[in-house]
Amino acid sequence: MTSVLFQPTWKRQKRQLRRVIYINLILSVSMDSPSDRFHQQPSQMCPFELYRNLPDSNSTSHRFSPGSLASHPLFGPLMHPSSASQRWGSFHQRQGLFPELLVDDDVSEEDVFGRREFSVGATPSSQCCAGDKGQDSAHEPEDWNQNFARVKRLRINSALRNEEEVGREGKKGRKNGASVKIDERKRAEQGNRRQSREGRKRQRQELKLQLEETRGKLLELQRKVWRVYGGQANEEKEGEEEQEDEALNLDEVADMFSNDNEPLISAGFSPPRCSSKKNNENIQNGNPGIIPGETSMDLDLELNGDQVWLGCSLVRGEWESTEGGQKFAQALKQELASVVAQVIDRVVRLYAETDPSSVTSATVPQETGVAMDLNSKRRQRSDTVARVVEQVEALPLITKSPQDKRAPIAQSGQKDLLLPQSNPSLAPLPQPLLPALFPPRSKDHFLPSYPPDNPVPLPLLHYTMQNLFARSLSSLPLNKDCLSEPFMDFRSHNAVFPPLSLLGQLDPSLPDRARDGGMRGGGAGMVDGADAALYLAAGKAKKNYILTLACFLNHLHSQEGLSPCHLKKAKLMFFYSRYPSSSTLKTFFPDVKFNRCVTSQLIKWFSNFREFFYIQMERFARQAAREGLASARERALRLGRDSELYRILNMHYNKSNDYQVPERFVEVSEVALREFFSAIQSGRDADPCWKKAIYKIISKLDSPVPDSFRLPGCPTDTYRMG
DNA sequence: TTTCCGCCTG
DNA sequence: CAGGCGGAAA
Repeated sequence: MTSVLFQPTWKRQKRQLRRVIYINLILSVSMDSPSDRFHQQPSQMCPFELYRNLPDSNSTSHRFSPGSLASHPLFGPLMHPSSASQRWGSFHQRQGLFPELLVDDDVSEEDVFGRREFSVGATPSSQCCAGDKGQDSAHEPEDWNQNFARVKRLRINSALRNEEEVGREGKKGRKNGASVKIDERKRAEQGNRRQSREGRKRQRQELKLQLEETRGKLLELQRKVWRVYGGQANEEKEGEEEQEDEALNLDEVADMFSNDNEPLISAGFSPPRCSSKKNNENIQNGNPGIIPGETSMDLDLELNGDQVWLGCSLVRGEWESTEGGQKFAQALKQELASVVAQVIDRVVRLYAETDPSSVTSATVPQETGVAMDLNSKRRQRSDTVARVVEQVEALPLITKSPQDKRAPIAQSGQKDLLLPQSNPSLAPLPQPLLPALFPPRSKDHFLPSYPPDNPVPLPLLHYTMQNLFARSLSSLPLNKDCLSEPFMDFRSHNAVFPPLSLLGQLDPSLPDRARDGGMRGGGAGMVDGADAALYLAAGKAKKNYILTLACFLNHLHSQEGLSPCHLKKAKLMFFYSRYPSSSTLKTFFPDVKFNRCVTSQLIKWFSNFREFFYIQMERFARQAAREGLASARERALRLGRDSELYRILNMHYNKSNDYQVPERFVEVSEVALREFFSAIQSGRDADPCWKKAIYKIISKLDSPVPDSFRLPGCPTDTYRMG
């Protein structure tokens, strides 16, 4: 029901999200964008604003008014010693991304900004990462052209100056040289080159100085903002719920995960974030120098207790306005979403790893094979991605104390999570991941940027992640044994996934309906119903986080291929419908991504079910026909719940015997049995297609499949379980 | 698409 | 041997 109900919303959100992603994309690759990432259209962004503003920038010239974005330098990125280089790397990427921006200048960009200064620190991975981020940027903001034109002008000016110098040299040479010798000319050229090099060097130094100066100013500004924010943060967080309907909604971010064609998130892409602590420390120690080999990802996320520093594109004027807080709240949300996305992505990637040998339990491999729809580019990025995620993972590891006894549930979650691992054929779980995913549910922070006053419903995450794992696993070409009984068993699932009671216990805001209504069956088959209940029941503030995961789950739910659980469900469906149409199948397997193969497979399953069914009917009908005594014959044609035929049918379609065989199926079976019997008795079985008539009769006896089958996963029998 | 048939596996 | 599955035929 979850998927069916909310799919349209997600689709709508998907569109919005593409927009959001695009905006983030632009921001992430921007050298410096003064634009408000949440309210500003991409076309209004000026990636090179900083350099345009450089000449007239001084400590007093920054007047920030919310309206005049063009004069707003971005302070966040410049906070970081390596930011310039990173952005330079981004600029390179943009060249790749937006080839129309490339200019045929014989003066390279490095000549303007300084090759060394800007290339140091821009590791290949950062460039790769940044570049891949933008692969979807089809619509290019026109302003980029303008900005690039400015850069180009700068470059051209530089070139012209050099040419002037060269020309002066040349004139001198002509004036003095009555007899011009070749070696002299060569010497002159060398001198010219040297001079032009020196000119460029000077320019570089000037620019560098300007950059440093600006950086210092921005640092100062950022500190001010930091102080201002220190008092606001908590209010921001508290007011978050009321702000949900405004501006960017995390729901939108959430839908990133459900976008099949968007590998960015799954590849670890995140909006531009602020810095690793190390970098900031360097800055604050007055060491803004570029650190070679420093982390190449601009993880602009500073965690300091409960304070979260977002050196994003908010500017001071906006901070001071009433909107600033809201924007910060939105920024927080986005941060969270992106980090969660990274973690989830990592988990999925690790679980998608089909080669167990490549996943070691001791380390999180950075180059794990990717069994999902990961392309090679993504592989190239994985190094950077891994670094980012490791930073994320490291935090919970730090915050969690091993002897923390306050989190029995989270720990049980870990244990549950490890359950598949008990099967030796399954890839072992990377241990370091676990604490990051399931830290103690307490005041410990799950993720660095999560508002402490509104803790992530960790059990929700725990809960959803379990499902996620189950479904990821079930969709993988793993050894059948991993997925069949007891792993796929409802009851064992019940033991493995105790989510809703947990949730109810942990989240009092959940109504009882969510606790026992949807989960009355208590089996894993109801977990998606639980998702729905959660979605409906959870508070608005939590909705975003739940939905973030739910969307991702939906993405996973739409798995290709059918799992043993689906076979089980199909068999149970056979109790109601012997001849389901393909549309019926689609209705009752909402968690299956239908394609031709899957559809025919499902149809084939039902065909096999019928085959078995009719074989048994014929067999018992013939057996009854052989009965001499009418009373025995009558008994043989009855399908009591203690009869052999019933046992066989139940064994076949309801192997684990956890579903109450519906009375209707017993009736239909009796009808079929009698039809077969009468056909045999009357000798109609001589006709090669004598069964067709019986099939036709039986096909009309289909009854509606219960709604519980509409949920993804295996249905549960309330009769038996309740 | 459905049914029949045969093969393979646990 | 039961049951799943694939291929051929209708």
